Amino acid sequence: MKSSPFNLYQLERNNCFMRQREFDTQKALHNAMEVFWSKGYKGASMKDLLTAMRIGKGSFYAAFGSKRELYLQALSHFRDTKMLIKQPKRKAMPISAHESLRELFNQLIGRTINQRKVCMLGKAALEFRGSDSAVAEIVDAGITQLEDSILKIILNGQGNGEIPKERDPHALARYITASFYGIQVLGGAKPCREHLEEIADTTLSLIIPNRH
Amino acid sequence: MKSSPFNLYQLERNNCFMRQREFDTQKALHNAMEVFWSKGYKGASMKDLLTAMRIGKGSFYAAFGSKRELYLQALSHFRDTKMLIKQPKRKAMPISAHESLRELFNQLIGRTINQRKVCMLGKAALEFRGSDSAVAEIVDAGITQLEDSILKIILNGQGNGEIPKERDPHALARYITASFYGIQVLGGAKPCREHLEEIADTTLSLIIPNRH
DNA sequence: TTTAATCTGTACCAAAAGGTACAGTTATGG
DNA sequence: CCATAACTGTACCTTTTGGTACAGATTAAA
Repeated sequence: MKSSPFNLYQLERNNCFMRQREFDTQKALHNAMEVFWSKGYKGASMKDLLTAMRIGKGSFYAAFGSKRELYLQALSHFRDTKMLIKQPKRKAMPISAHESLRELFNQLIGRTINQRKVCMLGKAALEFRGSDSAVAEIVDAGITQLEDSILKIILNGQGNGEIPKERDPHALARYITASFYGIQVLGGAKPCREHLEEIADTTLSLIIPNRH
Repeated sequence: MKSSPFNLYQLERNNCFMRQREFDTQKALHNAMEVFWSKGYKGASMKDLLTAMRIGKGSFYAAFGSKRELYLQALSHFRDTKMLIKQPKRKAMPISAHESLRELFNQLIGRTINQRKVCMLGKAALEFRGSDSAVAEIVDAGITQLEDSILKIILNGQGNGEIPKERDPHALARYITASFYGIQVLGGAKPCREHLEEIADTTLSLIIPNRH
């Protein structure tokens, strides 16, 4: 690992004698993320990435350092922008836990079937299996964040009586999260909407019993 | 795709003028499978594979044709030998559905935590996302086979009163299968046995209510 | 034992991988 | 308007990739 010219650049930006970068770093990162998202780390070549990012090699290595560093940034960017569930607003939890969770699964199934895309964190978890600790850290943080969002919904549901209070809310949140990823794997194997909806229904029937 | 010397070889073997192959094809395939299993398709180089298989390039291309063909065979081999659940014997279903499913999850969690391995079909599903139809076919067949095995256990459990009959057994089988893969993804992200066991418990509590 | 077919490993190959060097250009502070 | 540092893209580099060619060894039938 060499000393990073990128960080130096970040630090000294806007001091003196610094030209503005001509391309939009965030946009380039976003495009790179799309490539990694669909092809995985090994599956994405520098050629693929540079084409999607619409920049040359010089600019790339000055701005991002290496393919791996770009991937780490792309993974974080995914986690921050594409997780299907936002941290619930402080002010209000407008709709019921039931509706919130169903909406989550609906979005998930839509993405799985229509776009044929799988959460990048899940892909990364299987591609790296803990062999890269930086990747593992980002993935773990992202999945924990997802679990926390689901936990908040469940606590809310237990508070207003939608969800039985006997069950440990943390256990339920992890259970939902596991179903979330299970649906994506099965959907990747065979994109059949009915089956995935059936799984979501069955999963939710555990915590929201009053359902057909 | 060129005409395959391998099939010709298979056909004419034991006819005349054929030397026996000096290495054990099955053993080589098995070793290759282990490499693909842990590294994925793109992540496994020919060097990795040949080293693990302990054969030279000449023998390899004569016997297997190409990296991709080897992968397809390895994937099938995995499906046939490593799926954690055997097709239940005709003669007897010795233990209860409860125990069968719990044993399945125990094995799964053990593999996930101790060996840090994820079902190769699941990995393949995410790595290829349907971009290779031959891969998709093997994966789909394998997962369907897993679902069928689980279905048989569930039907058995519904027959002997362990599992409520109101629920569609097919839906339950798919639900269990989804949990199966969800556990592996979450275990790949963070190998915490307690959490995975909690997910398994919660999943099973839907169909086997009489549980602490 | 001869003969022929095919197995094995080595040497080789073109293409693609990720990454570096650098000439030319351009924005910025003085 | 000048000087200069940093940006841009091209050309180049080394290593690795998956795959082929082929010489020599080896087996099995006649």
